[in-house]
Amino acid sequence: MPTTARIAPSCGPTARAGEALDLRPVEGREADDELALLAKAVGHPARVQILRLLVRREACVCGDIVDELPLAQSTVSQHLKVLKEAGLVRGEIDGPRVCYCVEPRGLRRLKALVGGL
Amino acid sequence: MPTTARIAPSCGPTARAGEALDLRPVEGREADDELALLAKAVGHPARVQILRLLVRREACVCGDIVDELPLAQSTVSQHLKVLKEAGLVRGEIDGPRVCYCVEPRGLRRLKALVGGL
DNA sequence: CATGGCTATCGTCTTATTACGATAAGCTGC
DNA sequence: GCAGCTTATCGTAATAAGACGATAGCCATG
Repeated sequence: MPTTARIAPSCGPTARAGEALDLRPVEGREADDELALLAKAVGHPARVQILRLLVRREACVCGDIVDELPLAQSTVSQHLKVLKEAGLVRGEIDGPRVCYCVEPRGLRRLKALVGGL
Repeated sequence: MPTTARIAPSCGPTARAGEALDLRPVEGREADDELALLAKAVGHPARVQILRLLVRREACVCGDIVDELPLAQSTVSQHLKVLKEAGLVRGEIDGPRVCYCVEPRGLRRLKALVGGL
């Protein structure tokens, strides 16, 4: 197990296996609620920036996010929690820090639901 | 000018002319704010339902929306206002009622921004 | 011109969101 | 084991969102 500098094993392009396509419907009451939930999570500038940051650096960054945003550490943590609970982001404990990366399934689901409008 | 039952002249498939494609960028601070704004507007189940309703009936419905949702008329009006201010929906006064329809540009913009993630 | 049906707005209440500092929790390296 | 760094959570305060009833505005019809 090589101690790769800042990249946790379960994040990044390494974990691109097993991407079964999503068969859930993009319409109906359940899909509505799901879309609302996802959209709400994206509905804040800071969270959009965080998402983009994580998408850009395909490898997942840790609390460097705090340095990129003009917000307090606790606020960023809160935003990350929102994104995590919405299933758009995943956090892996990597030693003393936490490594965040986009949850591809969640992002794909969001795109599918918006595309289904 | 035929008095078509409930279809205002500027709504519906009739008004599909002049759809220039959007050249604005899908990244950057401005795009972030725009996406956040649009996503926030979609970030409520009732508003998702309204959007779908308007998309489904390509001709625009009026306050029939109120009948479809388990919400008070004033609440629905509020949600419509949010959607309108986000540029996702357009309202045309059609005699005694108001005719709502999706704003194709806004919806396309949302899809482009989400797709750009 | 008055009546009646739609819709928007206002006022109000309740709840959620956002942001921050301070504090606690967890792992590493010494 | 302790010191130090990183991150999450708590407490708190300000603001925004969501919902409703009541009211006002508007247009067609009688």
